[in-house]
Amino acid sequence: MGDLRKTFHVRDYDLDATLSSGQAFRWQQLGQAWEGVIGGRWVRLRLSKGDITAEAAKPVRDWAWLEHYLQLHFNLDQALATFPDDEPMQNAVASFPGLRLLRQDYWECLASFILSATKQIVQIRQMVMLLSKRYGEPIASNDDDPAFAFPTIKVIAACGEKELRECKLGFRAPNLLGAARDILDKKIDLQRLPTLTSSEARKELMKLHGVGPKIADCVLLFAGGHQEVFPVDVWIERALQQLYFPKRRPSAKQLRKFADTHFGPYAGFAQQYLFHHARVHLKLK
DNA sequence: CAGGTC
DNA sequence: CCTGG
Repeated sequence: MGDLRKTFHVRDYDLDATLSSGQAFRWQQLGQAWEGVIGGRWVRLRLSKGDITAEAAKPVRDWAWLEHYLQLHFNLDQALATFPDDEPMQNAVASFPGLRLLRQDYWECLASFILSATKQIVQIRQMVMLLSKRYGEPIASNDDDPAFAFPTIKVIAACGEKELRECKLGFRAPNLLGAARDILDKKIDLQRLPTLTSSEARKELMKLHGVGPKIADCVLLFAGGHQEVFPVDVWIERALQQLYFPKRRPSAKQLRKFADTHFGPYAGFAQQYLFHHARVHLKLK
């Protein structure tokens, strides 16, 4: 049959930091728990005393989807050991030692970051929620209201720009629509992305309407598991600038190069630590 | 003014 | 470029 609950023993897993760090936008904190949707499943997660307890709305036979999403088998120590031994990096790790990278669905991740342009995390969450409620499949949850899956490529592609704007997408509406239609028109093959190297996959993603280097890199890192990819946005630029170059002002190109050479094989992981640390603890301007 | 792109 | 915090 399967179970409605399952407990996973974890070490160094900061669920709060991980689910609120701006890599995924479907999680809502309710008291000590987090509720969210992964693919077509609603789930409630709770971390206590080294255990993550998951609660599902329907019996689950195989929890591999959740273990994969949360990357429970990832060897964090091994990744942390590759980080540069400098003060900013060590401080960032020390402030959230259990921060993790999730492994998300390609399309949902891609769509979410297309929507992220000049938006704060709260607003991105809002747009994703509106879209899901309006165009996603209803799915069972343990709350009074049903949850909603993220809308499929097909459903989004069939929308009009105007209706998408009603989900507060603004000028992002044509970008999301364009990307969905590009995929349906087979301009790129999402299924094939996992078989490509990160630079090949980046080139593919950037063929989509509304997808530039920043969004492509976020998808590579958060959906593709290319942990060496270091997305550079204005916040991480400011963080690098302040933490590593307090005296001079490197160009965007120089910062890009620094990001690509300084942080090693898990640069994307390092980026997540720097980003979250900076967002919570630093005053950036 | 805002976590980007055309 | 949209629009809201």
